[in-house]
Amino acid sequence: MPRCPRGKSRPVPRSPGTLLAMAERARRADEHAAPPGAVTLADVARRARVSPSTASRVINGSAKHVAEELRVRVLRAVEELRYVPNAHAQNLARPKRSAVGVIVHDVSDPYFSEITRGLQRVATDHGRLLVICNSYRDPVRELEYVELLRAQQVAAIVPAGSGYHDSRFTRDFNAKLRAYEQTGGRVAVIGRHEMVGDAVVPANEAGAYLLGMEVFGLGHRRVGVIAGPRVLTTTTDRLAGLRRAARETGRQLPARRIVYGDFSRDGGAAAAQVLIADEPGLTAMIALNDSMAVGALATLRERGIEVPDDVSVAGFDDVPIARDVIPALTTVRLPLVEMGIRAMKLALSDGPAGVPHVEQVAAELIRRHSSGPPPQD
Amino acid sequence: MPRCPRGKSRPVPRSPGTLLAMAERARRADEHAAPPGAVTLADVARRARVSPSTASRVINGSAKHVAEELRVRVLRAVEELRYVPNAHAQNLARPKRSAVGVIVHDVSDPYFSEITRGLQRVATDHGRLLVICNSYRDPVRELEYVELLRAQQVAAIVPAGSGYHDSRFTRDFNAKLRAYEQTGGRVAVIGRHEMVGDAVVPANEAGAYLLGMEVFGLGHRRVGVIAGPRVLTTTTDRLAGLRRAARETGRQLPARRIVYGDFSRDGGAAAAQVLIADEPGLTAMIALNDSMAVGALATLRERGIEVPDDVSVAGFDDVPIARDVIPALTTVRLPLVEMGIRAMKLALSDGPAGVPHVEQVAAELIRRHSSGPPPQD
DNA sequence: GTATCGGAGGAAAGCGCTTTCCTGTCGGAC
DNA sequence: GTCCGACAGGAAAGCGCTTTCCTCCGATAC
Repeated sequence: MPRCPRGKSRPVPRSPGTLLAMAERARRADEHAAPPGAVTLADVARRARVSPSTASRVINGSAKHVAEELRVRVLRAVEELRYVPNAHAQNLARPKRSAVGVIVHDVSDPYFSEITRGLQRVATDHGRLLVICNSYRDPVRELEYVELLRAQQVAAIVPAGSGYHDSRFTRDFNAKLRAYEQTGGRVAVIGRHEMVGDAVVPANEAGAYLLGMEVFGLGHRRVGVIAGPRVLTTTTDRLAGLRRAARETGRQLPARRIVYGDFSRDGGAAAAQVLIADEPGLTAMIALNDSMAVGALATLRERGIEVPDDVSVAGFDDVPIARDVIPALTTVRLPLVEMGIRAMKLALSDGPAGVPHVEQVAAELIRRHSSGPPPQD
Repeated sequence: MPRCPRGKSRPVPRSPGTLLAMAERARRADEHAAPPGAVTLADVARRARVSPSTASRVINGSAKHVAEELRVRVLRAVEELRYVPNAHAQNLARPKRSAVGVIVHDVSDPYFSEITRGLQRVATDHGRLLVICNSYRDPVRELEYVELLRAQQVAAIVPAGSGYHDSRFTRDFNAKLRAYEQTGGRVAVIGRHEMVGDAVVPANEAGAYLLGMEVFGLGHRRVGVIAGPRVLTTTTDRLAGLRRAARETGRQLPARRIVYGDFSRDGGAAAAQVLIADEPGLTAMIALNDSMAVGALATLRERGIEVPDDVSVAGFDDVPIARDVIPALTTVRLPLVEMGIRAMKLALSDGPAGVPHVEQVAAELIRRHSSGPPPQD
C-alpha cells in the first residue's frame, strides 16, 4: 500500500512546534513518489560481476587493493549505468557531515549576498556544499531552518544577520543551537552578539559613532535618521553609536527625527518622505544601511532636493552599489566578504566547540560625495 | 539472519540524567567519526517506553491511531531530548525527494538573486528546501553540481543562466541531466535554449532588437557594444538582436566596436575604457547587461563625459539598481522574479517529464534617462 | 609434505528511519 | 460461554551504502 494520505484527520500534536510545522508543510506539498529507475550500487556490482563490497571499494578508492581487472569492470559498469551514489545512504553508512548551512535574511539583499560570497568561497575551498536558507526576517522560519539543517546533518550552521529584540525567540534559538552543538555541530554566528558560541561581530555601534561624528562634525544640527526595524539589534546598535556621537558633540537626536522602516530601498524611500514631510528643516539624513540610503536618495531626487547641497545623506555597510549611485554614498564600510570568510573559517575549524571565539570586525568611514557641510542660510 | 538488536550495544540511559548520559556517550564515541551524540529515534522510544514504531508514528502523525497516553509520552521525550530526525535516514527509508536544487552562476549577481528570489518563493510555498549552487561560470563545476544534486536526491534541478558555446560541455551536461531525469528527477532550465526539457527562455534576441531599434531610432550611428563573455550564448543572442536592428535601420555594428568583458560592473567599466580609447567618436554604448552598463556609467563619469548628452548608455535585464543609478538606466526588462517563479512551477509540476514545456518570456523596453539623441556636432 | 601467512574478494552487520506484518487484547455478536 | 473482528502496539524487514569480518586461495616457511 502506498503511503496513507495523512491529511487533515491527523490530530496535530503541538509539542516541538517548529519541527512539526515543517513536517506539516512538507506534507502539504505535492508528494513526489520515489524514483523507480534509480541505479544502485547493487546494479553496478551485478553488472560488473563483483560483490557490492568490491564495487564500493573501487568507487571510493578505498585503501584496500582491488585487482586491476575488477576495477576496470566496475568503472565501466558505473559509466554505462551512469551511476551516482545515493548521498543519503552514504551519509547514513558513513556519517560524513560535509554540507554547511547558512541562514540569512535574504540572499538577494546585497548585504547578505556579499557575506554569502565570502562564506561560499571558503566552503568551496574545503569541498563543502553550502546550503543557503532565506528566513525573510521571520524568526519562526529561522527556528525551523535550524531544525532542518540539523536534520540534514550539516557540519556547521552560520546564522547571519541581525538578532531580534525578543527574549523568547533568543532563548529558543539559543537552545536549538546549543542542542545542535551537542550533537557535534559547529555554529558560527555573524552579527548576533546575543548568541552564544563563535561569532564574527561587526562594529555596528562604533561604525555608527564614526558616521555620527562625521556628520555632526560637518556642522549639521538637524539630522534625521532612517532606521531599520525596531526589533533588530542592528538597528539599536547603530542608533546607539549615533547617539553617542550626538552626545559627544553636544547635538540632539530627538525621537521624532528617527523614523523606522524596512531595511530596503523602498523602506528608505518611504522613510525619507516621512522625514521630509514632518521635519522640513533637516540638513542631513543618516540611513542605517545603504539600501535605505539609496531609497532616500531617490526620494530626494524626486522632490528636487539637491544632495549634498541641500541635504547630506549617509548610509551604512558600503555595499557595492554605494559607489555607483549619484552622488556616491558616504557610508561606513563593513568588510562583508571578509566577514563571511572569517565566519566560515571559524565554522570549519575543527576541534571541539570550546571557548567561544569572537572576532570583532572594524568599521571604516568612507567619505564620498553624498555628504557635505550644511547649506548656509 | 535477523540483525542483532542494537539496544544491547547501546548503554541504556539512566532515567533521570538522560541528557548527561548522552553527552557522555558522545564523548566516548570515536572523536573523528562525525556525529557523536546524535539522539536517535530509538533513544526517544526507549525514554518514552514505547517501540520505535510507535514513536515514529507519533512523530510523523501517522494515520494509525496511537493512544493518547503514549502519544504524550513520546512527545515529551522528543522535547526533552531535543530530538530531530535524521533526514538522511528518513530519505532512505521513505524516498521523498523534497529538496530542489538550483545552479546559478553567482547568487550575488543581482540577475541571479532576483531569479533565485522567485524560485525560492515557490519552493517555500511547496515546503521545499532550496539548495543554491554557485558555479561561478565554471562549466566543470556545473557538471559536478548536477551529480551532487542528483546524489542528494533532489526532486528537481534548475540550471539557470546562460549556456556555453562548447558542444562537448553541452553534450555532457545534457547527458547528465537526461540521466537524472531517467531516475525520476525533473529539470527546468532558465535561459538555456540549447538544453532539452522544460525551460523558461527569455527573449534575449528580441529584447536586444528592441533596444537596438531604440538606440538607432534615436539617431545614433556610431554605437559601441559592451558585450559579455564570448562563450556565453546569452552574449551571442543579444548581439544577434542588436545586429538585426542594425540591419533593419541600415546601420553598422562593426566588430571593432564590440568589446567583450566579464558580465560584471568592473567588466563593463574596463570595456568602456577600451571603447573610449579606441573609438572616440561613439555617441552610444549598449551594454549587454545592467551591471556592465553601471560600470560604463562610472567610467564615463570619471572621464567627465556626460550621459546622455555626450554619450547614451543602455543596459539589459532591468535589475533593481538600474533605476537608482544616475542617470537612471534605459534598459530592457526581463521579469526575473517571474522567471524564477515559472521555472520552479515547471520543475514542481508533477507528472512524468513528458513533452518538454518551453515558456517564452517577453522582454520590454524601459526608457529612462541614460539615453537620448546623439549630440549635434 | 604440512603449518602459516598474507591478501583479495565476498558475506553480512549496521547506519536511523518507515512501514508492513504479526501478535495479543478487548468488545460485541451469537 | 465461545468466536470473530477490530485495533493498538511491537517485531522486523528493508532503504542503499560502507566497513568490518570471514573465507578462500596461493605463496612462503619449516
